[in-house]
Amino acid sequence: MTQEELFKKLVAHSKEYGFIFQSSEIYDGLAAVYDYGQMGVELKNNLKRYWWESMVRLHQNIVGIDASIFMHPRTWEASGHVGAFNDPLIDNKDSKKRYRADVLIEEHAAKIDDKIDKEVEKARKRFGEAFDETQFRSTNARVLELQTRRDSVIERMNAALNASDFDALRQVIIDEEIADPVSGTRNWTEVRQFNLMFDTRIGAAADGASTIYLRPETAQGIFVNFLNVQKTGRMKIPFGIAQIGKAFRNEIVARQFIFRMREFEQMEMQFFVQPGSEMEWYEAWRTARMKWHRALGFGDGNYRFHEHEKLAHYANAACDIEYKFPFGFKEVEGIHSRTDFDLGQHEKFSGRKMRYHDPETGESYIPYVVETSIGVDRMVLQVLSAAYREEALDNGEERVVMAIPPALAPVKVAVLPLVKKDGLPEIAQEIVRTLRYDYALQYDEKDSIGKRYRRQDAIGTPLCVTVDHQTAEDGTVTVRYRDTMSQSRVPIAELHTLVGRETGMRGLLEKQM
RNA sequence: GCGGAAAUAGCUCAGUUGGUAGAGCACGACCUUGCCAAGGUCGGGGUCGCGAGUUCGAGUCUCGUUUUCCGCUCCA
Repeated sequence: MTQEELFKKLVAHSKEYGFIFQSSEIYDGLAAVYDYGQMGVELKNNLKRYWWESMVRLHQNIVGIDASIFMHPRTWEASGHVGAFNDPLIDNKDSKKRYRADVLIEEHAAKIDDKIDKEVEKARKRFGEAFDETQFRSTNARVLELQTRRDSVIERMNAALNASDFDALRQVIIDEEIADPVSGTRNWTEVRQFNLMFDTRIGAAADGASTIYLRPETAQGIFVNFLNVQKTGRMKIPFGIAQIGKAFRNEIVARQFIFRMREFEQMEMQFFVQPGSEMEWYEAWRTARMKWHRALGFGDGNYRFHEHEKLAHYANAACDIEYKFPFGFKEVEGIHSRTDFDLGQHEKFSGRKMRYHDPETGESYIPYVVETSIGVDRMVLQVLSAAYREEALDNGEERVVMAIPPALAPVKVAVLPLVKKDGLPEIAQEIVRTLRYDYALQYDEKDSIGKRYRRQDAIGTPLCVTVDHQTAEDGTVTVRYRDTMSQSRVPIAELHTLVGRETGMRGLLEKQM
């Protein structure tokens, strides 16, 4: 089976067993938007808990917040999201290539410059020592014509860009007969602008409603609250602020199932440090975050670091932790040294001092920031694709098992009476009553016991407790383990402890320390 | 957003030159059985993605549209 087929099966399995559904499916769905089903939401919540407890509970110097999705519009000017990322794009219908319209025009202008330079060089050869370049440039008819044309192209482009007039921008490309460098044709689409931020209005239009954005990242909610948390929490540098929340990006193409969605959830921690110590902390968090991933037990070799060669405008070091998905190594988490860019920008745009006063040294400075940022949905997909297994059994049959780490499994234990009579269901229900306050469980008496085991395998339930005729005699049950399919006899009184030991979060958290 | 392919029951699919919508699995009830997807009987479930058009008649032909998959493209 190819990786592609495996991935398709995983997608089908996710739907069939209630992990992930397409959004608004009865209305033909909404592209790149998905819903979590009854199993998916449990898995996702467990994953978030694993992260939150690792970050917040186990670190004295990290606290959490939950900021709003709506933020003051100036936030996005300060962060650089407004303005810098509104590229006008145009497609060539023959080559299927997409270009930034302004870049196409600038490249065209550069070609005209080349032509001018050629004329100059030709003249230099002709006149030799006596050649006066300045005079030639200002008098030669051919050069002047090219120069005028070039200036007019740039002028028209800038005017169109400033006015956000995309028809005018396209007209420059048409008038100048700019051809696609790949196909050589001039078969262009319209120019479109892709702003990756969703916007909406706040307040009534009549009262001068203003445009407001759905946050494209959760990080800014932390930065704008930096002083609030630092002062009210009496936090001393170095310290961190963690947050889990939704963010929205209007991706042009969002595909590969829940790997890239338009509405997605992030788990972020911004760690504030003394300037100059950021590389030390960057290294420390790289190591810590990799351990967190590898503790899940999906194989250390399936994870790797990807160092960023080209850094974003705010970073002085950055890397991704990548996991080997069925469609290749892909990013699950980013670790970035963001310098003092964000707090500095907010200081500039808000006029408020975003500084930390060191009580010991008396120094005052804008802290540097080391960020760790995971896409929750991506993590869910990572766990699902790592856990999905098709196994050939000795009896010639095949079983599909989701080998989800027990601490993350949506259902921890299934309680199953071997038969639906002889008082076995009653005993099983009694066991359910003792376990249900602490563990997510399912009770099932339908179909043969083998079939019920397979159903639990398919949703990744690590333990099955089977009540049989011997239970009525000596108070023991069969505990069946998902991964090995092995069984052992356990007294009912010991079940609670056993389920806690086998499926609790503690073991996982200890492993990643 | 461009190009290609696809869309029929919860799932996998069949459906002839256009003529009253099917199977297996799954689901529900009952009987039988009892430790790894057993058997039997009965039952529920589809305006064939959606909208037009052609036709006496469209799941089937034509156009549009939506969604999905593949390839490009984009990804602060």
